[in-house]
Amino acid sequence: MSNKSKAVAPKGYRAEEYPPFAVTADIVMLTMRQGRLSVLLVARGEEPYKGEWALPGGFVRPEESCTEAAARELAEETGLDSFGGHLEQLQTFDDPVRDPRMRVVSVAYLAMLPDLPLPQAGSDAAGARWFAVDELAQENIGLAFDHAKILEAGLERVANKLEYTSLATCFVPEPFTITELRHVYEAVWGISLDPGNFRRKVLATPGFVQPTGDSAADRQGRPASLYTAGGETMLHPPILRS
Amino acid sequence: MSNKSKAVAPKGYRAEEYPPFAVTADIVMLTMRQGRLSVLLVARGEEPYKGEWALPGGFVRPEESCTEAAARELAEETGLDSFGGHLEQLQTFDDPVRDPRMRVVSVAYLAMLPDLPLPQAGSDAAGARWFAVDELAQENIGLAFDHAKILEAGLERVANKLEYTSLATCFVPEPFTITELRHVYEAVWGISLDPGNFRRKVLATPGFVQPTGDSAADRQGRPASLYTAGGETMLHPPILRS
DNA sequence: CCAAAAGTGTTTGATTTACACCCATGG
DNA sequence: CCATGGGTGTAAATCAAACACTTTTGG
Repeated sequence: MSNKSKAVAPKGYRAEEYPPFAVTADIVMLTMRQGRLSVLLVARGEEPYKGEWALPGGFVRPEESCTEAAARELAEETGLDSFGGHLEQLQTFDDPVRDPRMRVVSVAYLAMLPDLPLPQAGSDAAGARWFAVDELAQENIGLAFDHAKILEAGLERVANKLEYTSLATCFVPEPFTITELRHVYEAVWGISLDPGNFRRKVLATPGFVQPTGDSAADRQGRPASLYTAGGETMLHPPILRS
Repeated sequence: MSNKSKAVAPKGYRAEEYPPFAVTADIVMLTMRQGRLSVLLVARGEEPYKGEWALPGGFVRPEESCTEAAARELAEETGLDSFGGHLEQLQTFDDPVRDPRMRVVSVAYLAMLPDLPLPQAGSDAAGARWFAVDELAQENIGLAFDHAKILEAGLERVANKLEYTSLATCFVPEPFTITELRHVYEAVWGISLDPGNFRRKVLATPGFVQPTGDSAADRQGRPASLYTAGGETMLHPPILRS
């Protein structure tokens, strides 16, 4: 912040003469589709990286915060009036050469939402598609810019936050069963969890989920009780990745 | 990132015509002084907020990353050739009106280092001073810009990271005793920990600390064994804040 | 009645917590 | 020899992991 002119600064350096930086908000938007953790990507229509897949995002406008820019982009990409899911700042990527055109600092965001009807025509992103994240690795799909690094940071953040927050509820459409909630952990962590112990852990945490009183009768087997998210995303004792 | 020109964008909007953003790196630099968690602040020499205390920091230069900018500022403020402590990105603060002069996006960093001979003359920051963080709150010392929010985010990050990483070793000059290390946790968390149990926890974690074989004979009572940091900052089972 | 999934009980072992106790030094 | 802090031992309580078992539905 402090813009004091420094004795040690290079010849004639003054803040006002600095070449401009561009700032973008790029979004790692995750959901669960068919039991797999999936990320929304858009096909780039222009150079550089024309035709390659990239994270949705765009330039931050002068009068809006980066978070507002991310929410705006998200609404455009999903075709919804406003983005209702969870949105948090992830990390800022600022390698001076991450964009070949100019100096662009990217404030990356992490968004989570339950599986939706896909981004449709009329939205900004005709070329938008969900990719299962394991599919990306297997099929060696490269991402534009440093977006592979951004995605990796997002996946790591999600995996860690599941452990000690109730964030997993963002991925499941309400009302949900405890088993559906458990599938989120299993997909993100790539392991299986003991159904009984998981159930007890979640129900023993006040505020994690709220029973609706209803049951899901569509499946085979004993009908499962339905729950909604407890409210605010909260911290709690860890669900262990065993 | 994607700079596709959008149908929905405002009239005539093109990325190239965007008013420039300035980008700064601001640093929450923490140390332990006289058993208290302390933060380095500098007195602002110019408007706005002239005379008020602010976090050290400055504008990012076109050819350097924000991390490099932070490390450079840090070296200048501490008067050292290079900053040797721990430095990590904290969070980006981007409220459009956080700086009254222009649109400034601040990429905040968190730095930790053992108590040093104070920043001296010859350094950039003649007006730099350490403040115990509890003193700041008690004496109602306001910070310039949104630096109070940045500091708060830094303190929260440190408190959380102590729990599951070996970061505390950054705060103590080597070689250190287990008790000195425990004092870091006690100061940051504002609680007291059982000395015996703490000792066992740390020593049971491979790679947390390394015994030097020496003992500290300067204190009263039985001499304490001395240790150095185990190497890289690492994850480990939690030290519980009980 | 059987298969399948939900949900509960229970045993075993590990971890945490609290606190008593011994050790090594300076004064 | 005593005060002081370093360091170890240990029993009780709590928690996690594994897995057997009961419940409730559809076919």
